[in-house]
Amino acid sequence: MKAANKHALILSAATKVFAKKGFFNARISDIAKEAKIADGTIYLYFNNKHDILISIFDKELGAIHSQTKDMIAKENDAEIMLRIFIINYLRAMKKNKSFAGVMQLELRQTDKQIREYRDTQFAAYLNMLASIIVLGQKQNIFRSDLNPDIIKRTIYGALEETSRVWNISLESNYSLEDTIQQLFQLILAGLRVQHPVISEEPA
Amino acid sequence: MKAANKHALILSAATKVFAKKGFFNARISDIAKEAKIADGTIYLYFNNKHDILISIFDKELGAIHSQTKDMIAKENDAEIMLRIFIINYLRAMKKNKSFAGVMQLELRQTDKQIREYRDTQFAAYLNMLASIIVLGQKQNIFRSDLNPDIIKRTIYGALEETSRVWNISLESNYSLEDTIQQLFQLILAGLRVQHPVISEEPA
Amino acid sequence: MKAANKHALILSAATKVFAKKGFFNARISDIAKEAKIADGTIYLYFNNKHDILISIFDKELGAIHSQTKDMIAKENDAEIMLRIFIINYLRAMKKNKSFAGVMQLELRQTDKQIREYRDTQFAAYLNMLASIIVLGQKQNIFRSDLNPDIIKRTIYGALEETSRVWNISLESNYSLEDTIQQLFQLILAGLRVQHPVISEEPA
Amino acid sequence: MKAANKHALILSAATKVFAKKGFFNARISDIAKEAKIADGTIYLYFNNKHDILISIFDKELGAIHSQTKDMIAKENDAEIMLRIFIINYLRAMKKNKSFAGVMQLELRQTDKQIREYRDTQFAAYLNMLASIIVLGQKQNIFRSDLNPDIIKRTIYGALEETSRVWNISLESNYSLEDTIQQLFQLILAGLRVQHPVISEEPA
DNA sequence: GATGAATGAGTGTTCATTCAT
DNA sequence: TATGAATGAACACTCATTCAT
Repeated sequence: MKAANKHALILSAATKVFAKKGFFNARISDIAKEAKIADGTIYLYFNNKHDILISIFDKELGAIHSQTKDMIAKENDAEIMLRIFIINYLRAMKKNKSFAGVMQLELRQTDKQIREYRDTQFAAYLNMLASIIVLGQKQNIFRSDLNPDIIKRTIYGALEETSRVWNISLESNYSLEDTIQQLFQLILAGLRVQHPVISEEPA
Repeated sequence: MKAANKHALILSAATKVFAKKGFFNARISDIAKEAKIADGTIYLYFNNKHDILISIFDKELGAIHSQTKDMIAKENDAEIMLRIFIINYLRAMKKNKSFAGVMQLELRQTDKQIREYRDTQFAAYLNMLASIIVLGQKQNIFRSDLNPDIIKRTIYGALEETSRVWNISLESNYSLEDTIQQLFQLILAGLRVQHPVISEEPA
Repeated sequence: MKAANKHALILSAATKVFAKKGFFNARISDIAKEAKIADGTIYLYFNNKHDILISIFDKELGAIHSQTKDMIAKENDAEIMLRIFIINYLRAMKKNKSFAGVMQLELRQTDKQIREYRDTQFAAYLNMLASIIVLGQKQNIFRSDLNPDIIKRTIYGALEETSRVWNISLESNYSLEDTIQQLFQLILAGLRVQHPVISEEPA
Repeated sequence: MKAANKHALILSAATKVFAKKGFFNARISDIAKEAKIADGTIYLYFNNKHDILISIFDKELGAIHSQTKDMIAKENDAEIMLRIFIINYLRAMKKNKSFAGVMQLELRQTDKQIREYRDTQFAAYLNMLASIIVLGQKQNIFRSDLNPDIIKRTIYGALEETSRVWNISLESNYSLEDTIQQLFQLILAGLRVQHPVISEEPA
């Protein structure tokens, strides 16, 4: 990624370093070296190490969020919206694997600042998913007995774990299109209103 | 949790502390204080801080793994096996939320020792899921066009994210039974062989 | 060395360990293991780690001191006395190399207790050497222009360095008799009254 | 001593602290305080505590070694060379008593790094002494029945013990010139070819 | 007496952050 | 703006010593 200015240059370098070493094992000096600048320069653009991480989320997740939002706004069908959400997420994660790694790991930190970000910005992104499901239920496309909050998490978990394999996989790496197709198999078949579902519990 | 001996006492205390603060922010002295022992005592039972984390995984995940394995061994039907796997996982995570938190966060660390554990012990646990899917496909219960490696990740992601909500949720907390039911809606409907699946791509 | 009782057993073990690792790098547990007893047992016989070191000196150097003193008391000739001192020292160091190592290293510590020992017990031992020289000067065997305090140090340094080679030497190991003979060459030739000595200084 | 730069400043401070307390009892914070810098600054110039000690030897002993080597190279007479070696050593030790103390104590450590240094750099320095003796024997100035390896140790031991008194002495402090003169009495008288030596052993 | 588990004070080293240049 | 030397707080780990058994 070509950095337009030093702020972006640092974010890009930090994303690589965080992805490789994790936030805690990453050193400010690692980031500075990766960006080919002096350690101190970083503090002209960011308040502290945490601020860099938050800024990475702000920039990258913000971009995915607004792009997805814009694309969805142009559609009417909940199923197509869901498809857009899924494809946008997976494409972004495939394109910027470093960010994918950072997001999947660091967003889970119990750190106060991270938690705050997760509970506002990231929650808003995920709620698009809940809104799509609610819409699909209104449109009578998605089964109405599904709880949107639970399902949004279920879908997101499936998405995240799927994209996570791309970063760490020892297993053979399947193509984006294949993987998306497989995911739809599970998700849409489950969501669609016409499918009867088992209900008996095991002993 | 009542600790049978000091080894278990420390693991229990460490699990709580790691869940609350994360591995990196947790101090050895925090764990010692939680266990009401001296800092140095910890080193009579563990080699270092990392060793504690690995031991937590070994103990807790090992228990889930072997219990699930035993229960599955008694069954023939892949769908029931899948149900067992899912219920066992969710029950364990619901029961020991501290461990759930530790697992969901720390197992993703890029740290060498953690990665090693993940790539062997945890991978073996997950592969039960792939085996179940393969069996279901042989039994003609599950659709044969699904790739077990991708699907095992999809399902695990859904499970993990679902249980993760229980630890952090600001959202209302749904019951274990409700949540399991919802998950089956999606997963089994997607897996079952009789369901036709869409294939057209969006423009 | 067979220990008559536990006190001696510990001293013997400690001497070995101190010789091998040095006082600071030696662990109480190393000594306990070497003596095949429990760590705590050591504290039934010694106040602390320093006390063990001091006790080693007391026992070993005390033995050399009193034996040398007794042998010298039976002689009249200063040259023979000197010979006895030298042979006794070197024989003891050859026989108990572990103690030799401990003495050559630890007696130099700036530690308060060690310094105290060195300035009393060890100083008394060394002063036998000064007394012999003084006697030799009275007997007109040794040159009177030599300062006994300087010469005692000179001789002791030569002795110590000589015996030290036995413990560490990469160089070929000369026999005790050879080495003693060589030492006498230097020392007696220098001490004896009849030898003219150069006095001109270099430019 | 005025430190030309921070590296030298730290070495100078460390030399003082090591001389006073010994390597093991010296704290990094003691050195930092002595140098009036922060603890962490030390690690910008040295890898660890051991590295500081080795660097002290490298600098100080290296200086004595090369200076002595240069001065000896200009001479032909082994006796004069020996005189140069002795005077250089004693002058250096008299001038930098802290280093003298460090050298006399720490060079004896059984520590791996120290031993390595001793067996290479220090051994090379001492071998100058052996070479001088060999030359003197070729020149028929020194007795040929003396073993240079033993004698170099004997002389060095005498030198070291002599200079050691300057650091610790409770005894009256003799002048450098006096002491050198006394040392020559013993050493040269013993080395010189013309002196007959006793050979009879005591019973 | 003998044990060895437990203690907790002590320290080398790291690294985010600052600031004089 | 940019630098990178300097800072010093923070912490994992060690080990001499204690004491309940």
